[in-house]
Amino acid sequence: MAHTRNLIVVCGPTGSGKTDLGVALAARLGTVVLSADSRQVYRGMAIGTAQPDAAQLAAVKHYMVANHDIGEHYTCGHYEREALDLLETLFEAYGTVVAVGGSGLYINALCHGMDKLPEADHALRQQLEAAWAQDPAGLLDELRQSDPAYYEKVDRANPQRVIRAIEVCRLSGTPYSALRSHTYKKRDFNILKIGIDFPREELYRRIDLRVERMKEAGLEAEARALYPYRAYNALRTVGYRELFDYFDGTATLGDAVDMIKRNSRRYAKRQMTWFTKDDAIHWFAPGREENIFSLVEGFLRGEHV
RNA sequence: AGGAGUGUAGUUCAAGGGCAGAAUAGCGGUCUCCAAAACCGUUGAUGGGGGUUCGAAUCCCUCCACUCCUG
Repeated sequence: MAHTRNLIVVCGPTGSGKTDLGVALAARLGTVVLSADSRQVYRGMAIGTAQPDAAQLAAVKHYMVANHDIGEHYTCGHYEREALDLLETLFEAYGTVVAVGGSGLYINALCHGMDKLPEADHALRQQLEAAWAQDPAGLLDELRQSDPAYYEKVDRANPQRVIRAIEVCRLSGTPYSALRSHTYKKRDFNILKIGIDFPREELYRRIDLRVERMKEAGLEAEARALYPYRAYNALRTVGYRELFDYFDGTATLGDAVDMIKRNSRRYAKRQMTWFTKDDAIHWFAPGREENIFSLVEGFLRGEHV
């Protein structure tokens, strides 16, 4: 008989209880969790990125958690390739897999794929960053020459976007916009997306509370150990940067914690902007697990959802 | 309940008779290989009441709130 290949995606803003729900679903279905999170892939960042705790890790097996070094130039493209490879094995073993994550771009890459663009080139990027710092107009001119269409619509105040576009143009010899299809790839597995929808105020309360718990769990010591590596992209992360300011003496510990709370709230807001655009997501209020389970059971029976 | 001072946006502070402004928070949005990143946009205020004046956040009276001092 043909093997089933189902991916259940649990998404939602930070602090919404994705990890708990993912573990509950995976346990109920006798399967495993595949993380879809741009920061939980790193080792040494367990507390600040709210990786699953020991009990959760013991309850169900997790993949793509703490499996990369903070010094790696890890990108969304790496994630897509690695996750798809893994899924082949996991579908073979379990049929259904639960993906849990808060990184919208990563979830999109996993579910819908990215176009075949040249990979990020760290050396070239550093060179372009230096050029931008010295003369943004020069790079904007280059972009207007090599990709007029993208030049018109890109946010020209955003160095990351401009630099990425030029990077692709240079590496491929083709305009960036010409390489983008703006279509979803067809995956050879079924996808069900579930989102956790908290009232904003309640979510913010939970976020504040969770930051306090991270503090009690030893976030400061974890950040202290990572401080020497603060220049890595992995450490450009809410929960660490703010404490680095404290270590530098430019902020008090209390200020740093307040900033972690604020930046977590802002992050949650940006996540929601991303997820609310995705009309494939089935939203559930917290505490409605039974409704989620029945939706999932329908999905697994092959009902169109 | 004696004296003095201060009340401007959620907060910190401008404007001292002539269009109430900034920072920050908040809110909304963008997103195809750094995305927990990097950006873009935006709501919102003169404590209440009266008076002077062509015109009051600004001057006067009063009430209220807060702060300090004295007892």
